[in-house]
Amino acid sequence: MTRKSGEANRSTIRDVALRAGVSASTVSRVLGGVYPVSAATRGSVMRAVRDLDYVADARAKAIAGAGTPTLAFVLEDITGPSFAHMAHGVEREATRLGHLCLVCSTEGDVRHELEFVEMMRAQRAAAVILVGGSADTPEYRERTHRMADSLASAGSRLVLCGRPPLDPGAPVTVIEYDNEGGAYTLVAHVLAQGHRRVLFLGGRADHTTALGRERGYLAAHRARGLTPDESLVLHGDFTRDAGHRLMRQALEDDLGFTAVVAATDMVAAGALTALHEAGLSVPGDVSLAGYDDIPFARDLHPALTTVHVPYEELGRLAVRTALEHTPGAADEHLLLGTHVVVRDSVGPPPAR
Amino acid sequence: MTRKSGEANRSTIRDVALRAGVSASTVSRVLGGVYPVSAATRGSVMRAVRDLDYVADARAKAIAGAGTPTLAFVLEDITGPSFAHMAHGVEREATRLGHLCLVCSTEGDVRHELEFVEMMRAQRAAAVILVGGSADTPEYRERTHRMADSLASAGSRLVLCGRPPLDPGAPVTVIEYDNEGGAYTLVAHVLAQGHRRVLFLGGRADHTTALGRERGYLAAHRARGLTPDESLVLHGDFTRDAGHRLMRQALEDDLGFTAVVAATDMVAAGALTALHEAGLSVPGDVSLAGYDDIPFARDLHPALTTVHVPYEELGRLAVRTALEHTPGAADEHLLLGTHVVVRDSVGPPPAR
DNA sequence: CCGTTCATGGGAACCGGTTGCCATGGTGTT
DNA sequence: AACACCATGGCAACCGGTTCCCATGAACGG
Repeated sequence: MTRKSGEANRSTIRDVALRAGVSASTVSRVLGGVYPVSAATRGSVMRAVRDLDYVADARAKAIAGAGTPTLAFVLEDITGPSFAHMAHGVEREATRLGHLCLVCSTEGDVRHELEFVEMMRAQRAAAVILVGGSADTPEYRERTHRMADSLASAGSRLVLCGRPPLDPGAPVTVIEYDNEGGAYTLVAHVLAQGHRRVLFLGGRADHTTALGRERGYLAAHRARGLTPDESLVLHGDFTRDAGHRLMRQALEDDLGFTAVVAATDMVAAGALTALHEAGLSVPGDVSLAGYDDIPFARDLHPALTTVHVPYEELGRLAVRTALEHTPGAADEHLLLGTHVVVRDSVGPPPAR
Repeated sequence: MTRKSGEANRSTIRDVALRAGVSASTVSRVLGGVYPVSAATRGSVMRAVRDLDYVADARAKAIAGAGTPTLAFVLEDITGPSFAHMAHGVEREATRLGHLCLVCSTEGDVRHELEFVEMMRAQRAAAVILVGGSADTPEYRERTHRMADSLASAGSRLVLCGRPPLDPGAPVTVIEYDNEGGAYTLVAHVLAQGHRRVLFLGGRADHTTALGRERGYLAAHRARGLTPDESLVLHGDFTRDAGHRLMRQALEDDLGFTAVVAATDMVAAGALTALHEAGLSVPGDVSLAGYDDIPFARDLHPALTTVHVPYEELGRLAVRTALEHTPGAADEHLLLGTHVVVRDSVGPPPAR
């Protein structure tokens, strides 16, 4: 028996009860599945459910205490491949643990972020996962600390994933990866090939992810007793277009470098194209390295040497750790390792 | 006044009312913002709200008729770049229209899809957007038709986005792009260069997106009076790994082709690497084309000739059309155009 | 054959909000 | 000064479920 499509007539549990000739509580119990109900009753209830194509309102269930718990994932831009992989990990783990998962994308706007967190608090999300760098200003710390407090006081939990941690005392779960260390090792690898002037294509000047990578770049230089030329550090977005533009500019300005380290594989991709367009060979004339190890990195030509970040794992751990957290327990702070994956885009500097 | 972090004590509207010395209805009215309330009352309510860090429970609001409407976006894999772009469009438009947006990823599992749709129906989502190809079997049509009916009868709406449309009569909004046409034009372009044996790296054999592209491939041949060799049509996943593997296999089997058309840019990327590994030059020895025009396509070397699909637009239109739909009105069916973007990976076949 | 027990299902309170309706009291009008 | 009126805010019903508590009747034991 199919209902006519047309009028909107979502049916309630009372409609079902009426049709089955039982009370609403009985319907609830049949659907709940645990309470003992006679086979006959169960049968007629189930038939009524099918006839009316009834589904219990999830919001009503939630408010009554039953219902699927929810968890929110707030990122800057779902289009960024690394974010997408984290989102994947989060999604998988959330559904595995029986949670519904909301994904919000802030477009890098702090106000949106604030709004979303507030919205998720209203949804009574079990946890809110914030991911991606941000400006590490006192305002940021204060604002985020407040978020953490108000989520905690509502029985929820804030998770910072690849984000600057807050002052101790903030009720936050922090899942990081060794951002600076990865850059350090990568740049050390480049320097070990003999390069001395290494261009760094960084992110926005206040973006902590970008800054961490920049710090790694600097530290690797210092560890070799080198002081990098400040004019070799450029700033842009984490997009292939930014990489392309910056690289062209750098070439035009004749900065005199033999290697390029990009803050992101996307940036590296754009830079690579700019190098090719300038007729330069990689790594013959210029070496190039990226960061993130997105699947595509292997398909650039030459295959891109980069830093692998376990993004999916990061996402999975974020939800698992957050959901396992018992209020009152110590705040977790996990640090996942990164490693360089050596491919074909870095070689010795050209002999001259 | 900051609350102590520690105990979970989400406060209700009655707590606020108590603290402000008014009734719950007054609090609701102050927060609602439309009902006339004296300045003094408003002041004390607002203070209580701030003191308790109160946020109204979104689920309770929803059930009471107020509350933010919701909309669901169900895709196969958030990691696929084209899906990510659609998700982006959906997200933007949804928040612009004041809707909350849930993103679910099915991992290509039909059962998951079914589950999600049911879940969204329980959430009373205003619309459910299903995206990505699927097997176009009678079961599919029947199952999806049922989904459409039951969503419609609950006042919601099913949107099919880049998916096989159903029998007329199903209450669905369909937003398509010219999938087959794009492939047709692309392959015609390749054939016009003089290629006669064109390898097609397709998707899974029952996947409609893949099939549409395959049909375009065949049609372009027929339009020239050619009958393509069936052994030149290969099937795999829409991943770079599949492209890589298939390409190696094809090379090993010595299929004798001078051009390759991949069903996806991702597949093309893998294939390109395999070609390079075999020491072949593109497009000197073999021409290569993709489909989707993901941002990366420009950074492959040579830059990939491909078909542009307006994914973000597709997503935006899906939500707009769905939300504007008035029950009872005719079912919309939009078809967006695609176009070939010619870059450097297709050239004439090698002279011999 | 009667009393106790257990399986079963109904009534009602509750979850946390919104809103229609009505009582109250201060203000403006004549 | 009396009256009407309007601004304001409380009460209670309702949204759609869940679950505690209790009544009922059948089955079982003695």
